[in-house]
Amino acid sequence: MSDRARHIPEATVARLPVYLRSLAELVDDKIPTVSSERLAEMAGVNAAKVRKDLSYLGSYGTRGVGYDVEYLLFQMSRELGLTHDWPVAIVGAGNLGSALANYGGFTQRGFPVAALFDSDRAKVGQEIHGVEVHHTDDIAPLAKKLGVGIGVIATPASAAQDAADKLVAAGVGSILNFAPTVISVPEGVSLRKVDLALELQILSFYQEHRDADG
Amino acid sequence: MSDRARHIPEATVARLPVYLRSLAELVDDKIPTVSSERLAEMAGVNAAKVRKDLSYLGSYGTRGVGYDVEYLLFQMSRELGLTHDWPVAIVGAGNLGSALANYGGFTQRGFPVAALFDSDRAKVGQEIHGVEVHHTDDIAPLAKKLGVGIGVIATPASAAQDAADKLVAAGVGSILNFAPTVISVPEGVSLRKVDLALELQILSFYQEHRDADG
DNA sequence: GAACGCTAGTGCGCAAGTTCACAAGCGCAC
DNA sequence: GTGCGCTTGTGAACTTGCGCACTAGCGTTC
Ligand SMILES: NC(=O)c1ccc[n+]([C@@H]2O[C@H](COP(=O)([O-])OP(=O)(O)OC[C@H]3O[C@@H](n4cnc5c(N)ncnc54)[C@H](O)[C@@H]3O)[C@@H](O)[C@H]2O)c1
Ligand SMILES: NC(=O)c1ccc[n+]([C@@H]2O[C@H](COP(=O)([O-])OP(=O)(O)OC[C@H]3O[C@@H](n4cnc5c(N)ncnc54)[C@H](O)[C@@H]3O)[C@@H](O)[C@H]2O)c1
Repeated sequence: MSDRARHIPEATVARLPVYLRSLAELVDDKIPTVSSERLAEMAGVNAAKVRKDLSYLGSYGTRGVGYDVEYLLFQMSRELGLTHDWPVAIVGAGNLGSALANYGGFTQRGFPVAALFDSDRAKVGQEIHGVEVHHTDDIAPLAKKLGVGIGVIATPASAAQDAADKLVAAGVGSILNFAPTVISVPEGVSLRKVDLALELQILSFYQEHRDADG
Repeated sequence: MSDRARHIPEATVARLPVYLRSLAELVDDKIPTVSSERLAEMAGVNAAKVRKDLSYLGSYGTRGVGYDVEYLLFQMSRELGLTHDWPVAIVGAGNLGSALANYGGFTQRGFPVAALFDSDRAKVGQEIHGVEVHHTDDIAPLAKKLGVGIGVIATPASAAQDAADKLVAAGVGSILNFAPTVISVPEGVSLRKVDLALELQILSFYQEHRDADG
């Protein structure tokens, strides 16, 4: 791996968090080193893929031995930007937005919910899990002030694009969209989606075809 | 497209539900035909990809005109197996499991929650959104009786593999896993995951590197 | 009925991702 | 210090996916 030629493939980036979780388990179990084969088993992938993926981070393994678990965990955390917190703003303080704010798993993993936003004046001023609900008009100033880099959209589908636009205007560089609709963001802004209905429909396809063809 | 050579690529299958949603919008707006270009714009993809994807379903377009919205919607629904309901079983009746059971969006899209399962005897017998909570020991007989084809795992990570095993033993062919852990299923069983922490970590990576490199 | 405009369907080259297989190299045993 | 077993790192073949650019063909106009 040459010095600054560190363009990590998207597919690899998507797997790093899986390895990270496996490494965290190994640390808990006080296991000092791990082979690519063992890590592959834990992450549910091919061992060659693990080695190639890890090689993008640098040459952190030792031939004949494996990878030092703590060292690799640290390097990977650094690469993923997990050595510091990422305050998150949630737009849409309904069922889902509230559930996410209440879910401790986020803060625990370094993604504290810094603010909730809603367009419903009746919700503004309420507090959910210690986080105040603000009006969507205040996204830009507040998000900037709180250092929010990641926005979560939990509004109805019809309001999702508007929410995205407001987040982008506030300087948010990454968006996680839960609304079941396609939204567009300017180049340079990362966008990922979580779409349950879509996942179920994909499963439905394979289920249907297994039943019919298999 | 030859007669029975209908192996639809995975990447295409994953996009079909997106097209489906766009088509549903068009039907609502009473728009009778749509071009691949318009559909591409709605689905946020390239027009050539739309045409290639749709060609796997059959030759349903008309050159010079476009696709008949209702006809394409029907054919796609049929292909995805959405012409009938898919009863779903949820394992883990905690915060997430309850939220999913309460969320109307599932039933509405043809995935009624047929049963909830939990290992906690205190929860067994309760009713959530009209669905009774059963003990995990009863997954096999009940899932079979209710015709459950799709299982949803909403247990803590430590119990996820056990839940998956029980679902597979009950004849469930597709699993959607919300627990933040890798689980394995026998070949022939479809597995998809929804993992919020993982999504946030991926966003964190790009956010970190934009800030540092850009 | 001929010509034209428009859009589906697709062949093909390119890019990304995956996997195999092997050489490089570390550490331990003796 | 030499040799051996083990595991990494990676070149290269292969697979999958993408998108351009072209052809086929429908419908409409004159
Ligand atoms: N609840 C679930 O389990 C679940 C599951 C999957 C997907 N979803 C999706 O998540 C989204 C939210 O679901 P929900 O159940 O929380 O809905 P909800 O109706 O409970 O909440 C939506 C919230 O968004 C607010 N809102 C509306 N327009 C807004 C705007 N322009 N700007 C800011 N806020 C606005 C509303 O005031 C409301 O508080 C929906 O798109 C839904 O399809 C929800
Ligand atoms: N709540 C959220 O917003 C959220 C968000 C992302 C991910 N998750 C994940 O979803 C899962 C569930 O989260 P939650 O908040 O509902 O947790 P929870 O503790 O509220 O619920 C878990 C439920 O699973 C049951 N359970 C435990 N072991 C079981 C077993 N062996 N078989 C069947 N049931 C068993 C428990 O009795 C409990 O009812 C967790 O893995 C969590 O990480 C939750």
